[in-house]
Amino acid sequence: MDKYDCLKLENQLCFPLYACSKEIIKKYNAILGKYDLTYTQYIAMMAIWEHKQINIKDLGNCLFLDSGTLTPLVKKLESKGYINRTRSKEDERNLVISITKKGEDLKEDLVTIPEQVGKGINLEPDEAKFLYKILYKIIECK
Amino acid sequence: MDKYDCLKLENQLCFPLYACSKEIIKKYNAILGKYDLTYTQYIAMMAIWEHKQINIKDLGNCLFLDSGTLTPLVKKLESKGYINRTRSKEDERNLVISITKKGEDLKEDLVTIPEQVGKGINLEPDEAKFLYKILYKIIECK
DNA sequence: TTAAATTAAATTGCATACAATTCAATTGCG
DNA sequence: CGCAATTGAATTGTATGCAATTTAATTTAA
Repeated sequence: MDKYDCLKLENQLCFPLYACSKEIIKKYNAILGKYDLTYTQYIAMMAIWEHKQINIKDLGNCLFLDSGTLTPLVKKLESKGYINRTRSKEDERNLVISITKKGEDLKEDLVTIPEQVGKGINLEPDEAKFLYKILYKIIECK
Repeated sequence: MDKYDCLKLENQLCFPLYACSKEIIKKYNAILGKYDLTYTQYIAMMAIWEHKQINIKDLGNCLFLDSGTLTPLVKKLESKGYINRTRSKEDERNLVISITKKGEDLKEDLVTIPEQVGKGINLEPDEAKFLYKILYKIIECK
């Protein structure tokens, strides 16, 4: 036990958080690859499905991503035909993203994915609930 | 409540995990920037401090990173003077990473960082302990 | 013993991430 | 009104992150 113990990986919370996040995203990407989608594109689609229409700034707030990440990402989603990008009539600065028919149909293909990934993760229901609660507690005390 | 509810961000565990990980890494990067280090370089240094000497493959296993990420990263750490890169005499395929005096001294500068970041995160001790346990449970059931 | 298989790094290519800056549209204030 | 301040996207630059491939060293097995 010395003063540098806090600098050991095993004594840090951030490290397993980081590792865990990456490992789960890898599982998602392995499945999403079949649909020519990435994890980030997938969560963007989730937010767009929920809102039907959302500007890129609000999308960024939902996903904790900035325009540097989202601008090229939504262009890719547009080129795949899942969304439309248009400027708001009221305020030309706002880029409005809306779902297309093809994008709506994609839901049907992806609906089984959360369960597929969940199967590979061995958590009890109340562990999952607790984890969920703590993670949002951390996120919200920004 | 419909069949697509599982595709809502709020019903997923992976999303808060991903968001939480990024937000905490952002806090680390904000502090580490003063030392011209990134979060990934910082955790690599942590693993190297612990082992004194480690080959890049084992480092990758520690950190859940592959050679595509680590090869350029350790070259940067070498150019900063914190580590040495040498080939193993017994097996020339192995790249051995060892800590330098300057790298050892860096510990002293960084020792307060975990506490600084921890202060910004409002978790009870047993919440932290539980979170830690669950994260390792997920990581280990790879 | 030597060619095939294996292994460890490095390289390549693509997709994030994000800080910092730029550019354009809008707002607010004198 | 007219211009400064603000705001939202886009752009730029740097650093991951990882799958897939390549290269070089070592091991294995016929």
